[in-house]
Amino acid sequence: MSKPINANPRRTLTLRDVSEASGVSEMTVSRVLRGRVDVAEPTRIRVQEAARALGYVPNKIAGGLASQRVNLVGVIIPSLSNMVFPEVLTGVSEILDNTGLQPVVGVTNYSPEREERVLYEMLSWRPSGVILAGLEHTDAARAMLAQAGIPVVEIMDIDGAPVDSAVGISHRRAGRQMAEAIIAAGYRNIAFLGTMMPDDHRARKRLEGFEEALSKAGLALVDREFYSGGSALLKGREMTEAVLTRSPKVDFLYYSNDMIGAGGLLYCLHKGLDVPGRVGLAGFNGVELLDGLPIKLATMDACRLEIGRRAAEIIAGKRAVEGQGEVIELFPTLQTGDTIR
Amino acid sequence: MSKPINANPRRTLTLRDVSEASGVSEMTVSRVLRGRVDVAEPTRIRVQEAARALGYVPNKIAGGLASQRVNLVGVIIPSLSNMVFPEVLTGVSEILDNTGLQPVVGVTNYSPEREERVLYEMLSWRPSGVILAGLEHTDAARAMLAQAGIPVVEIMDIDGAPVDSAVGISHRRAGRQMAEAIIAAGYRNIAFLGTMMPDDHRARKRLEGFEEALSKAGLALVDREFYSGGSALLKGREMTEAVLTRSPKVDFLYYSNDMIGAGGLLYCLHKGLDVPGRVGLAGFNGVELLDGLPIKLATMDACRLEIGRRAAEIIAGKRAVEGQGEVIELFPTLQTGDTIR
DNA sequence: CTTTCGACTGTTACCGCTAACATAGCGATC
DNA sequence: GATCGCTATGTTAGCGGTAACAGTCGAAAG
Repeated sequence: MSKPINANPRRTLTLRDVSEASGVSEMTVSRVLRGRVDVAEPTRIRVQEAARALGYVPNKIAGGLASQRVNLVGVIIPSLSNMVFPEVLTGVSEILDNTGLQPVVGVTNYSPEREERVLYEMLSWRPSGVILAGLEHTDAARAMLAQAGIPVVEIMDIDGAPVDSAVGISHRRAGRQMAEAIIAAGYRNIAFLGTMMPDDHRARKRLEGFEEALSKAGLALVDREFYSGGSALLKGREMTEAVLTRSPKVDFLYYSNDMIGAGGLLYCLHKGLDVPGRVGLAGFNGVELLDGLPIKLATMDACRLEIGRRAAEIIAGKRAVEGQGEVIELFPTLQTGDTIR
Repeated sequence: MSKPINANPRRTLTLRDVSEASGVSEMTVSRVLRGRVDVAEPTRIRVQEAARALGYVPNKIAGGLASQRVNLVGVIIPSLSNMVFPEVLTGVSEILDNTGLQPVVGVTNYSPEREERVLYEMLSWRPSGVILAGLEHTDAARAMLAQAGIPVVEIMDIDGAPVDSAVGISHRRAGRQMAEAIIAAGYRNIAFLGTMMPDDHRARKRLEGFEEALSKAGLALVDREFYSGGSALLKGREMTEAVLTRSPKVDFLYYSNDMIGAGGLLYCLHKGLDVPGRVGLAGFNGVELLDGLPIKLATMDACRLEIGRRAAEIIAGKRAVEGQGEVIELFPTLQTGDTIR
């Protein structure tokens, strides 16, 4: 079982080996292995058997060079630990699965420089398309994208100018909407709790929209608290405690993501605070996790799955850069849950 | 800003373009771009400037074919939504970052067939090494791995025979240890709650070890409950309710992962059950998330980060398949938290 | 029986880059 | 001043496939 079938892989197998083993030309083997239809059935079978018996795995490096086509799609996201991005990936894979295209993931850790490096590395493999999060990139990255001559889809956010196509929601609008709902529910002393990351542009835009709506109603944030790193759930708990201690009159906590919101909610419940009477809470994203909490946190789903799907469809659709980019705006729905009165 | 630097990429750039622009041979350009040291400083600078001005991105497909070397390492994992695997990836990237090697992730969704396909696809890019989760693979997959002539590291689990190298913990032992701790704490009516996935071999092995230790103490599981899909936190809550209703005398709940354990814990606390007096709980993994819970769930960390690091080190170490594979066993530590009396 | 045609298979010429070797300078050595 | 030994750069020959085109062959058509 643990012994290899052929324990003597002294030389790497090539088409020629399969060709010799099956008695046809390399070209015919190539055709069979790529599933082309113009090969006689008996030949096809002979070749397939020979390939399987030898354990031949085609060399896509050579194939890609010769055909000038590569079935890879680069997907560049800020983080994998955010839950949000794996879900986008799910949407992407779902669509790509039927196209012969393959996603390849790169992670930037919210660093523009790292994004640039990852992009450079990806483009050097000449993918058929690139999907990347956000509209903010270094100049060099934008230049590379524009030069690449492949479809590019910027996802998650549409508040800005895309290089080519974009699929996402307006975070500014999302923040505004949430503020309006909170104000309508009668809360007046509102605090914001979120990430400090200077490069999380989407969180920033939500906050901007949020404050904009507040000021339109003659209000302003009563307090704010930022964090970076660590367990989001724990940070939510700690920040909530800090804010409620420092500003006792606060009656609403707006979190920049659901994870810290959940931490805050657990803290409030643990302290026996009346939610949503004494204090209301809201997060952002609609992560599945929340379904398991004692009471449901108000949130706004970010259409992650759908974003992934649409982006993949755009890539799969235009094999070449034909029509100039399209912008698809999705609309998140506000779920008030049990934490807004 | 949104205008490409060179809006006319009619032809893809090659080394020749940079060569002509800088007045040296393609070979010298190649040397500069690969950071080789035997190029005169003025030449180097001229070439770099020309490359940057043109927006040239090297073609690794051609480079890989010519040099027979590719700086890619395949990493094949069952899922991205499990939190566990992103953490392994973090460990892998951490080490690989200094080596010029680049991880490429593939996801199997716990399906052996999908794993086989993903592996085939990866090997067709001739990576420098492969890291994959688990010791259980299809025969074809094992054959491919053995044939590939590259270092292979199977991670997470060491209860079995690896193809080449392995880094992980013994899940059987982990289950046993947890059972022993629970029994020592005086619990006698123990239930198991976990995933149904037939292909989660590690969860299966933990349960086997667990039951083995129980029976050695003259005990047997009082009840068991399985789930698949859905929000783990919610499932934990639901399963816990089901078990406690069906088997009121149960005094300990052993979960196959921390997420459902956390759901169960929240349920118990919400119901006002005395934890760990009336009922004790334990999970598995040591996910960061748990830090934010009102009381700490007993668990066992699976050494995920360390596993990723060690696996990457093995790959980075042996550029060729020299010494036959090594097996590195890591030892998880039991954290009793606040949910075992 | 020859021609035509379509289905199948083979031949040739690269794809863009790099290993390996060749060559050109040029100061140091004897 | 010829030889040596470097360093810096150029030349040649593929890497393993595939596109494009060129046969080949048997059956149908004329």
